[in-house]
Amino acid sequence: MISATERLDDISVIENDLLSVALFKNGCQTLIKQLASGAQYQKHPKGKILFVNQDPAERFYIIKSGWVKLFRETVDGTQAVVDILDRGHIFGEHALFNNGLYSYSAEVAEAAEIISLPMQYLQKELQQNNALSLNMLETMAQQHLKLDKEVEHRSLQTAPQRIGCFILRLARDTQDDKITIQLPYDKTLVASRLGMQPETFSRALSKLKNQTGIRVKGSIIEVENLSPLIEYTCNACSSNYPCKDLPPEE
Amino acid sequence: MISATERLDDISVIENDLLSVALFKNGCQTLIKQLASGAQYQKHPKGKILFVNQDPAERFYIIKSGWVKLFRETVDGTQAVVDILDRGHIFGEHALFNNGLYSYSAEVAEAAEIISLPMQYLQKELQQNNALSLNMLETMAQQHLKLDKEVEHRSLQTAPQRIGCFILRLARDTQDDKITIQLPYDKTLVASRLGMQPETFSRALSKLKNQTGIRVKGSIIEVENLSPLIEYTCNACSSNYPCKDLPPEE
DNA sequence: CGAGGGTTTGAAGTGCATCAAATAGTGTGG
DNA sequence: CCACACTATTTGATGCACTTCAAACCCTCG
Repeated sequence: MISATERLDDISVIENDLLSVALFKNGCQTLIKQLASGAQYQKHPKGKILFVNQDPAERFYIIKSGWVKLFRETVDGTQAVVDILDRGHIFGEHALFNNGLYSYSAEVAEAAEIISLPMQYLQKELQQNNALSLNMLETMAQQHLKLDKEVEHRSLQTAPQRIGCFILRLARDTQDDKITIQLPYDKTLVASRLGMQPETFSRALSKLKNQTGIRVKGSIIEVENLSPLIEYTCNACSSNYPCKDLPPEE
Repeated sequence: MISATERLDDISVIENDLLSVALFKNGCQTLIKQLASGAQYQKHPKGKILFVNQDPAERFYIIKSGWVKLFRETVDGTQAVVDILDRGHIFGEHALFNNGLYSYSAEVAEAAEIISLPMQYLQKELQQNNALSLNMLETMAQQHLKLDKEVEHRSLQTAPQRIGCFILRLARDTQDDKITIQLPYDKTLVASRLGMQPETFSRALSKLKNQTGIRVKGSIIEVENLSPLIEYTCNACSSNYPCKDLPPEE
């Protein structure tokens, strides 16, 4: 539960991080510099709650490393995971359009380095900088598409298919025939990301294994031949196979 | 399958329609006038397909009356309904940020009057008009929030609860204790909107009836007392009761 | 009145959740 | 390097929610 805040002597490090975020691409130097001046850098351990749904939002966040889970939860504690994000992704910025309140909760899923920035800077800059607005529109439209797909997947795909889809998306940048994939975070979390129970995940993965010939060793998955996996998974989806989301910038 | 296109002698009618769309609120007259000049007005019968997923997008659409279903479908014809829209709503405009391709299909669900506008005008105007960009950001952020909730509802609520939620949202502008609600479109469509089969809808509605004391006569629903309905429904949701989406402008 | 679509009901099956318990894996201190 | 504690993962047994397939019913409209 302890988070370390560090005072950075070298603000240019942060400027660099900001440059790598899609939202700020082509951003003018002055914007980046101004944002960086209000930036805060923190290391957070797994489990740290960054904010909860409906909190007033002073700042928004950028992930430098690690994983962050965005979710919504009911009074009885049941939660629906909205997304799980890693490096280069930004979150919390939607509060700008939600009366200044966050519209989901955020928790560190794997120890993370996170940069936070004052919402005000972003807001003020959006008012004057149409290029930034357009960037943000683009970013948001991509998120929107991702969510549309999410709705589709959760209503049309079975549990094993959703796992297959998840694996294929991880494998998306490889061209090899024989592919080795490492699950990015623990299986329980993957399960929640896919909207199923851990037990279901376990059973569904082994069903997928039998149906498509993939190999599973702990958190490592080997795929000799993509075809049966694609066949089995992508049949129940409206997109055709190389259905990449845009990759985060390098 | 026949759609009537009408040449409008009076373009100011369309200008009026555009003014009522959230995206164009506070829009300058010149923008509205320009848009209206490229506008096309059409009446479409139920069932008419306006465009399908991945079609190149020349135009985007505004609903003047009737209902339009947005959906994604797999090769075998199974579909996932993304949303069902009515008057004052806009759709198809996301293609701007999706390489000019629509990212879902659109079908007229109840006979509709629809205005379409050239995507180019919008794109060009966004480049120069930050106020418009900001409007669009706001619109999109609201859609995003709506989708987040959708994901939550579909994974956390049971079928009867989703119906209860749907009913409560229809009832949202009434203050009376005794409320009468008319389903906006046929039950099969409501079912698909809520991600369930028509049979499930039917059974779930009668379960909801028993649990909460609502009265159902065909497509009309009477609620004597909201409390049991709210209690039954909103327990499985992260938002608290008067959880209105923003209403469409008058 | 009869046709056809929307809606309901019935019977049976499937997928996922739940609860409980066993097993594997990881990090700790000795 | 081992034993222990704790967590992640798997496995088993059972139940519930929703789907599927089939048929009846109902309502509207020609």
